[in-house]
Amino acid sequence: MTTLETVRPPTNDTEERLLDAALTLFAEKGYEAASVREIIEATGVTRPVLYYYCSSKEDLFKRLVHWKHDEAYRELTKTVTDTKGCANRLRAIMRGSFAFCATDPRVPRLMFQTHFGPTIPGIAEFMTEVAKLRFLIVQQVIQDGLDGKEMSGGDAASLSLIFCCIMDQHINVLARLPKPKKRLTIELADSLVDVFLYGVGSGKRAPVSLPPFAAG
Amino acid sequence: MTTLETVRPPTNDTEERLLDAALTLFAEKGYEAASVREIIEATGVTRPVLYYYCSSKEDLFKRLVHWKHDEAYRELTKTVTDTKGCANRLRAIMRGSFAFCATDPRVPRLMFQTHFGPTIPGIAEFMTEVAKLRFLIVQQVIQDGLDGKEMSGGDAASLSLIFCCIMDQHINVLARLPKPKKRLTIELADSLVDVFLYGVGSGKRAPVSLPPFAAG
DNA sequence: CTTGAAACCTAACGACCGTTAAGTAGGTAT
DNA sequence: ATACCTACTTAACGGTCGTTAGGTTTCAAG
Repeated sequence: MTTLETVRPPTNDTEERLLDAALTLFAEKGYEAASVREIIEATGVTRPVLYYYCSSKEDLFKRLVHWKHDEAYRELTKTVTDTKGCANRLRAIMRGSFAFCATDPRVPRLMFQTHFGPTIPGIAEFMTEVAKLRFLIVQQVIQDGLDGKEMSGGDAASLSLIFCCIMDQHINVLARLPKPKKRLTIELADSLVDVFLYGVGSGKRAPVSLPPFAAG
Repeated sequence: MTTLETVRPPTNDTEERLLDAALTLFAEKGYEAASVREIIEATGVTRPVLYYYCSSKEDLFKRLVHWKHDEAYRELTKTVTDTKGCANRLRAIMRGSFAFCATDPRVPRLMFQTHFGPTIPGIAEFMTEVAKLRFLIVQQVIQDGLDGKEMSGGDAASLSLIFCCIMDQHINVLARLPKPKKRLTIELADSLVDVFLYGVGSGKRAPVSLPPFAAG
């Protein structure tokens, strides 16, 4: 149940405002383009203050991601344990992720832009590790669904990748548009799960058989 | 059939080597992190040579994207016109895109990383415009499918977004891993279209009904 | 009243960035 | 011979970046 190594959440008020300003600017312009100068200016402090709380820009970013990820991860695991059945769980995951992202669109903007964007040395591996935790939850849910014959058509990894592609890219795209709260709705979440489960074709059902996912 | 304004392809040998080195480095490190110094160094020329052929780094990037996009776009439209039926066309699009990306993985790495990554002023709007052309092809194919009752469950825009999420993110993820040619296979392409059309659920079919896509 | 740690400040550091001014070698047209 | 164009060169320009050395305020503990 531990996510990565535990990171203390911000205690000091200045530190929290610093992380919040960093969240805003990293989400808006990306890790590289958002400078520490802008971040400290938005916070209303001087540069050494930032380096008093964080050892580097990279450290600031990682602590920020950790902070928000832990929050999302806790909600996600609770969602899964509170729900029974594969289809219901997938619906709950999609709904919960949409709701979480709609609450503060800066978070998905930051996370997915960084994860799907160009590789940043020292950051990319970290993002991959963080994303893997989320992915494994989905994969376990789908594995249970395969075991319980609720679904079929491929291995858990391949199917999870499809599910996450649909979920994450919808969030990434829609969270960047205005009024994401109007877009990341429960109805859309449910419909996307329906498409994942039943498809959009009206013809008779063809047997789906994904090739196994080749790791490495 | 015109894509954007026409851009002359590279004629000079030096210019082509410049664009090729730019493709490699932009794909590897992203637009911001790849410096003109690295690009000219990889090409084996001095900096003013780059500015002799391109008016700026941004111009270099856009010309590069244009060049490769036009190539892909031509193949894509040919693929669609050569194929009949919505499902077959979707299969052809997915197969063709996979094949194109497997041929030179630098291209999808560059395109999708830039498009899905953080917003870059002066580049983002351009990428959106380029991506829209691809999207509209898919949307037209799906609109035809809806009109011909080959599929149902939502408007063409929403369904196209789902299809593109699956296709593009699989390319984006798999093209970044080693040996993308072993991953972006015909079999996977076909299976992803199957999932799009028929889903992965083994239970009885539920009616899918996506909420309309809210533009703006 | 002193000590010392926490929380900040001013002012700079060196490195890298995209870009360009100014000059030159080599070929071609007049 | 001269003028001109293409394809380059050397050598800098001003700017922004992340980071830090070193000093100051605040305030609670001894």
